[in-house]
Amino acid sequence: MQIRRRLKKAYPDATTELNWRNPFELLIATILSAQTTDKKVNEVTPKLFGNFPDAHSLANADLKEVEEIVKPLGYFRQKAKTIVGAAKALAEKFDGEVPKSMSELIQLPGVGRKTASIVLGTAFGVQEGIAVDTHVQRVSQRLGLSKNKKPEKIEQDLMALVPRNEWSWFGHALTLHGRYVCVARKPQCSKCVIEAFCEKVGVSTVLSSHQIQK
DNA sequence: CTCCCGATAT
DNA sequence: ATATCAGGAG
Repeated sequence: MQIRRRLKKAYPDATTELNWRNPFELLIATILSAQTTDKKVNEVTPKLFGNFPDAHSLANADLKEVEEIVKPLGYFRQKAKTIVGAAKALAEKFDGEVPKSMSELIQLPGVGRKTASIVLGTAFGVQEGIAVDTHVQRVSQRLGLSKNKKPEKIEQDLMALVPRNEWSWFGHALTLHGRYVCVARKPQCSKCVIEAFCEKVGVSTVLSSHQIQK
């Protein structure tokens, strides 16, 4: 696929922009990154992991203290509850270690296929899925890589298109592309290395309707 | 489907 | 003013 080759050249080392030092930190940081930028998450994790460096300490954390730390991320009550709950599950069911399989990871509170794929691929090199977040969803639809809207369906379509050993990289590449070039509101098609292969699903429609009203 | 949450870009 | 930001649970 041409698209994959172009992306390879543009984003050869695509990976998460979250800061992490071990699988536990990556798991918690990825849960926290829902509906927030990685940059924001990176601003709170030094204090979070300074106070709670592992699953056992976070499992026994004071909820209010965790809420205060993650407050800048939004959804702070839910996120605090979720990461403490996930830490408790890690401590009780997995001896404080992050499990290395999709089926085990998605049992943790706050962890769906997207978060699990990130952790598996990035921390363990285990490729059981492709992380489909809002960026991957949008870029895949614009490019015409998938006609589906549901993340699970998009994931299946992408997995059929890309060799398994590149699943993790491909997800990160689409995310970076979506974050910096194929952005939601005003995609910078002139800077896009795969514009020639893009069906621009929904792109020109939005622009023209906006321009007509002007 | 709604809710959780608030900063930022447009 | 509104859409959006590496979603997942109820």
